[in-house]
Amino acid sequence: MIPIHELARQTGITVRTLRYYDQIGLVEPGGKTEGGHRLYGEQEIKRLQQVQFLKSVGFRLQEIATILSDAKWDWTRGLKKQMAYIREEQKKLSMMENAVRGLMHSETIEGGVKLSTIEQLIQLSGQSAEQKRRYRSHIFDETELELWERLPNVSSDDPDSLEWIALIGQLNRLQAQDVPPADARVQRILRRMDEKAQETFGDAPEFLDKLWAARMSPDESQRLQLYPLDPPLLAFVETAYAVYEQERQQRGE
Amino acid sequence: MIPIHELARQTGITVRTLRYYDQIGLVEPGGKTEGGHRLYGEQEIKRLQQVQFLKSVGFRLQEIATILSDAKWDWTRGLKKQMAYIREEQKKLSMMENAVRGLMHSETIEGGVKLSTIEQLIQLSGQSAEQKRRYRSHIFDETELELWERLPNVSSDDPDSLEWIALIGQLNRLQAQDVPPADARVQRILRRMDEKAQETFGDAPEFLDKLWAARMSPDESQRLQLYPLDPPLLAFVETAYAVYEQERQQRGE
DNA sequence: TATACAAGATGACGCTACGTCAGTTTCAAG
DNA sequence: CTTGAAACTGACGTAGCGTCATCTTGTATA
Repeated sequence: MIPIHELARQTGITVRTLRYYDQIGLVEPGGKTEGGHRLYGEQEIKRLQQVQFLKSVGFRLQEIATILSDAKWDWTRGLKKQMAYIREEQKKLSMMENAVRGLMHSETIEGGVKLSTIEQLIQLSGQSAEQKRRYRSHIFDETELELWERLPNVSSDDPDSLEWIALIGQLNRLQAQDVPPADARVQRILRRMDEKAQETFGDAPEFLDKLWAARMSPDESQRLQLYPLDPPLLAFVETAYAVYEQERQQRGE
Repeated sequence: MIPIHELARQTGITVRTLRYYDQIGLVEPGGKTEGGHRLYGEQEIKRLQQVQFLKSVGFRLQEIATILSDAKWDWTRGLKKQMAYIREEQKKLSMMENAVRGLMHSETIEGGVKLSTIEQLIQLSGQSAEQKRRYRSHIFDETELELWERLPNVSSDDPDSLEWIALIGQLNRLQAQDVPPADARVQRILRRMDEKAQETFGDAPEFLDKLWAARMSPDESQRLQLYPLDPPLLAFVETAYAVYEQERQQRGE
């Protein structure tokens, strides 16, 4: 029989916790000294380990007490329930993860997070999936909807989306620094974006035109759940793109 | 300006929560009636939505209050911290998931969960990864350690592991029903296991022999972190396997 | 205008699994 | 017998509300 401090040392559980487990009757000491100090034996250590294991599975102390005392505990049901709970929590966490990534990316794009950004992100995640889908299929046809699926997204973290976000972020910075749209740095970014668009969507000029038209209208962008870009940035990109097109044609492409 | 009940209806937040937010100064009503009833306006609704969004990201109410009041809030740091937190929680959950799956599978194998099973699972997950590795490399050579990696595991849920678990569960049931080891059902299961072993490990009779020897010794199994099987079941399998081998040789294979 | 009834207000306790004092008692060694 | 460490009990705090209980206000109807 060992005193409480020794048990705490052996198991890594704090003394307070052990006293608490005694208090709620989960793990009671095997005996006491005359003065009322708790003493634990082999049996209690085993029980403690069982408790620790079941806790690591995510059961609550009340449930653990039931499991350990009730020989007729329905493991099948209990484990299924526990698994369902775990799955739910995982879903919540991955939604959180997406939201945080959205904020991080909007930080990259705009060089900071403003409260207005949050409002826009609220809009972005506010509509129901059904609503979104219907509005999209109202604008795009079958083939185009497949292309739509390939669009980069602020909430994702694949390398493609990341590069888009980084490119837009760079454009935004250049525009804020009053670099002219015809500047070589800007033009190189546009060429890269053009290349990526080709890679991603293949040769689908009509789709890209529709997409661009939607991008230029804040309302339309919002309804389509496109990440909202500032109008000055959009204007900047439009001018730059005109220059890009013009130069391409001059080179006879 | 709308009363609290109306706001609750519009936002889906409970009246109690709204009062709590007022209490902690997170979202205060825009005004009050003579009698002291809370009244909310457009501004408060916006603020509430921001709060809801940040809550969905996983921030705590205190942090949200800071974020919304402090214009100099360090988003970069805050978001990184939040992401780190999310990742930690995800890790915890996936460990829980593994543990629950381990219990579920042991239920399949043994037809139920006993407290002694838990003790064994504690042993299984108790040792440090380093300890395990060293002991394994003490027994197996380089090539064999690669084969070891392909072993099915009670905590995984790939189709292969699942079938192994199911097969062992069936053997256990047959043995409990006193079906003789030479019974066709038992032999078919052994043939299937043999096929799977061939598929998984290729032609490595020495490795399989070592593995089987370890399986037959409870101590060795435990040290190698193999899922513990009851001695009667092991004996049953050994007898059945002898029959299987004999028949195979009689067929001249 | 009196009344009834819904809606609102405040206050307090409950929940989880302990951490963290504070104040008192017991244990083991010298 | 003293002393210092260890143990004891009890109480409050935590996050984000849910859930009473009790009292007051707002509003529609008779």
